[in-house]
Amino acid sequence: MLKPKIKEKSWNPKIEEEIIRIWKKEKIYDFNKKTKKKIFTIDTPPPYPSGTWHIGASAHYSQIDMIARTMRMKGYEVLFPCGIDRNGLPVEVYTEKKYKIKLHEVPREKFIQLCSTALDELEKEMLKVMERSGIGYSNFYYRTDWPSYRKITQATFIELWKKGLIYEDERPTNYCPVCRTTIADAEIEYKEMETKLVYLKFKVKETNEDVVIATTRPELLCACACVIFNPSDSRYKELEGKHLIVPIYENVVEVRSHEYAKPEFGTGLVMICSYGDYSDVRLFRELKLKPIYAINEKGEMTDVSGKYKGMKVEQAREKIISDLKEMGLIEKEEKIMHRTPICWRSKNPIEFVNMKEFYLKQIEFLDELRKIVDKIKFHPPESKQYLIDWMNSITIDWPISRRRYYGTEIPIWYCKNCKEVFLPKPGNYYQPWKEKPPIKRCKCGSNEFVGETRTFDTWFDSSISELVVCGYMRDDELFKRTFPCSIRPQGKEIVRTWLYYTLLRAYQLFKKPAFKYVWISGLGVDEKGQKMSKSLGNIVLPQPVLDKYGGDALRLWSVSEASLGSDFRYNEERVNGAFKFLTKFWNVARFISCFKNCKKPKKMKKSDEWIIAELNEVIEKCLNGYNELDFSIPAQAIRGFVWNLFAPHYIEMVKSRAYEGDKSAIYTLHFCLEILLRLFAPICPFITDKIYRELYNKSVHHERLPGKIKVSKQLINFTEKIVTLNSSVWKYKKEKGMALNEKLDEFDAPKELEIFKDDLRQMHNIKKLNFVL
RNA sequence: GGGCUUGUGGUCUAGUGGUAUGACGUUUCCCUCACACGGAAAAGGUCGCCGGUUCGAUUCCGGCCAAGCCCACCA
Repeated sequence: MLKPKIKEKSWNPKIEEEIIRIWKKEKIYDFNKKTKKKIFTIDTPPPYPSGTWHIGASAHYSQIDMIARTMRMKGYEVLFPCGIDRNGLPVEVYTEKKYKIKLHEVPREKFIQLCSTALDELEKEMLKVMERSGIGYSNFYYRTDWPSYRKITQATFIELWKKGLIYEDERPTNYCPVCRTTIADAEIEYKEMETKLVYLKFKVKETNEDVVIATTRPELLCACACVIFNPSDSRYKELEGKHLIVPIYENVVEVRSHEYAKPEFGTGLVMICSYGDYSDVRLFRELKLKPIYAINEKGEMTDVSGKYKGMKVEQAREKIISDLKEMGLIEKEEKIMHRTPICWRSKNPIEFVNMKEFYLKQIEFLDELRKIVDKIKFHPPESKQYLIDWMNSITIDWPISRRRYYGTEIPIWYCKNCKEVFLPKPGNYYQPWKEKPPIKRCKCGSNEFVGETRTFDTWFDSSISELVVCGYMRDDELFKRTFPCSIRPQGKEIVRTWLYYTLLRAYQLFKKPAFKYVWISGLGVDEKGQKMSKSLGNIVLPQPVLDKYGGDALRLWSVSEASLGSDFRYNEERVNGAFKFLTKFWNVARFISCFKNCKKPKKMKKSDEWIIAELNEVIEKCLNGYNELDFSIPAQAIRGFVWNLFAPHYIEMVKSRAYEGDKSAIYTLHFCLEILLRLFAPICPFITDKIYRELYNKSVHHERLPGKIKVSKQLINFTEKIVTLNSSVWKYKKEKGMALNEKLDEFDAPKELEIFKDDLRQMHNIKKLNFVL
């Protein structure tokens, strides 16, 4: 009885923890910038530590790690940085909830501090999951809220400012009058609320007849700029191009036809006011109407509302309704349920208030960007379409300023007296809201300045991640060698933001594509195919799964589930299925570990040559998959080979020979295993490294991917016949109620298989095999 | 409502101008000295629906339906 060198009877997640300790000790993934090898840089998506790192996210990062491992095993020096995105809204919301405070009721300094602390805790958890998932980052770590990162964001802004690509313009913004703050789209909730739909009489200027318009926002009459009806609505055909007189205010507005008006709602006529809802905002832009601002930042009516000036919106609405009633201008009132956008904090309806914001020009760059996009290779190729479609739908420049606290500050000071704008020199991190200005005295003679309080949109930060990775402003030589970045891996849901903005920014700054390759993966979704989200309550956390099945099982599952670019559904049974394969693989290796590796004998047996020919097929498939960075291909090829051919057919055929010490068999078993370990290493780094170290005394991660083997391809033609013969023997024995190892006197086999005669006889314990044509 | 993507045995998936790949699950039998986290055998699909091109379509074209994602969201 032979003893296996691999002692553990089965594969288990505990072994992975031991491997993690070894990797840490050996620092095997450190990036050596003095290397003579070709450098491969990965612009890792800096994840946001918001506490909701679900299993789809950890699978996503595991797959990015597979890219790093593949490229290392192709001989590149890989820079695989660990970045953490920390700017933006989610942490502010999280901090407000956690400490039961409100953004604007706490000193800015204090609030920022609390956010930072909250992020530190969340980040720790996230990094633990990453490590446990086998993600082997290089010794390169950054945070987007570090001064060293933020100063680069600010430097790029100053650069773009100098190029004249930034301007300030007014636009409507979501505003909560109760919280007294602008709020992001992501902070808006919707609620079915009861509201009054009032039917108002307007006079037609040209004909002096009455028409009736239904509205839920009569207080916005003063801001009415246009009235529309649906082009298919024959009732109002005559009105097109005519004018209406707005009650109370006596303004004259044009009547137009527009698809947006629904004939069945109200009277079919819609008044377009600045701004009652999102569609008003859209229509004002589309119809190029001049907005009239009826509501100010305090949520009060402005001068244009006349006698309602200073009233709160609700109050003004009640008042104007009763006034209109007295004037006999209200035909009727209805109570309707109305899906109203409300602020998530105060639960009050939001308003649209006009605010000045900074814009980065993008429209004029779209044509050149399309050419840039053509120079980039997309994996999978279809994913390019997401980007092209998005670029074709862009109609306005990018608003980059936000009224937020936890973000990179816009580095601007203004002269208090003449409002002159001052930008500092690039290269430092500036916080204008609490720091002194970069100059002593303005041209106008004033020495009083005020610092900008706004911050940048988070995408303005994260869209330069590739510059930071490549060493911009930190290491000129490295930057020269590594920019453009080799690859951008990311999820398809942020193509229109992160990918697009990065390409735009890199082009504006360097006239170059930001990357050579873009790799777009699908989403990890729940069992029903829905996106995992907190509000749906369908989030699957990775930690329990990692504890139960381990990182390799999770990784193997994630790439076995779907090809690159498709969404993959979480299903515990399938993770268990991946785990079962690892056990199978472990046992194959454990069996082979019974035999001491040996040199290739001069004469090889036919069965051994045959399996090497089949192994070569697997290598070719895997290499194709690795070249395309589609890991589902190698995963399936390896699994299919090991489980359906190598273990049940080949091992069974040569088992007894191996036990007898036949060099050809033992050599081949090890030859196959060693290659399989290298082929499988990028996908399952734990189990392969463990076995490789046990059997071959070194780390598989320092090895290269195997190349093709010189072997006669003809041999694979035997495969089908071998499999069929084995199957028919098993079936025969089963039908006769025989044990599989029971002796059989004779059996018929196809003539071609005579070259495998001895192995087949031993395998099935057949006394006499008759080879027939 | 707009854009995009997808639609293959119970579930998930590969692929192709000539009726289909693999996995999981299911059923039955088997502890055979690497493995019961296993082995063997078997059942199961008119490749979303309708029409067109073709000798022939699951694969090409058009329409419809359904799902998912992103965007816009009811005056």
